[in-house]
Amino acid sequence: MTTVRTPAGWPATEEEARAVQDELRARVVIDEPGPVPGTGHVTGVDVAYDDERDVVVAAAVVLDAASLDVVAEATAAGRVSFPYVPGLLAFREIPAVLAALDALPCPPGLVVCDGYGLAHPRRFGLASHLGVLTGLPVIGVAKNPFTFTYDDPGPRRGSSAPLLAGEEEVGRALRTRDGVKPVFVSVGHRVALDNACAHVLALTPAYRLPETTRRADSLCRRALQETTTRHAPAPRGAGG
DNA sequence: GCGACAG
DNA sequence: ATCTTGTCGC
Repeated sequence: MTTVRTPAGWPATEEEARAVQDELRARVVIDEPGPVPGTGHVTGVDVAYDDERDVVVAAAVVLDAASLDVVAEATAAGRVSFPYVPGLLAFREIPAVLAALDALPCPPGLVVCDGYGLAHPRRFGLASHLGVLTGLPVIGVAKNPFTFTYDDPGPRRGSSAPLLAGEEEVGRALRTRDGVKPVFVSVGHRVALDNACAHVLALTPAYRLPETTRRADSLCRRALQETTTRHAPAPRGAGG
């Protein structure tokens, strides 16, 4: 497990953070189709927190896109660098995610992160921010519709409906399992929305959430537990 | 002004 | 995000 370094000039206030988003959003690339689903690598990233101890742990898990087998994984631990503020999630998650991605022994290929990309108050959510900073193709898959609206997609896996900010389609509500609540897909960087949805379907052969996020989620939780346990008071009785 | 609000 | 065991169902 490597150590998180907060990037130089990381914003300290919400006002500064919003200014960073307003400046960087011009660098988002939306005219590339992105990787072909089922080819190359797909990497899930996720972050777990222990705010009590001010600890953050990120995980990056690389899957073979065709088999969904784990090819590589890495974790990074450090101090929390920003509070959770709706619309500013990226400033809380990105330093740890960058450290985990840097620790990987191979290229990540397409990155799938929890949360949103262009579906964001200033059209620059976590997935777009991570894409601009790394240059990698990135998509966002969220479990909740945030502030956006959508009509319920059809009941079958594969059905989708626009995720709307007023009249603007900022993403898609995509049904990944028959009769189960959809996930919310949006473009991050260098991937088209249709292709992003195709990737998500390729990553959900068995569960609502993509295998990438499931794997990254369990890994960062496990790593956080170990970090937390190691720094906790020595347990009474048995143990070693 | 107040509430809602990705993780 | 996190608090948290058993339990209903295929």
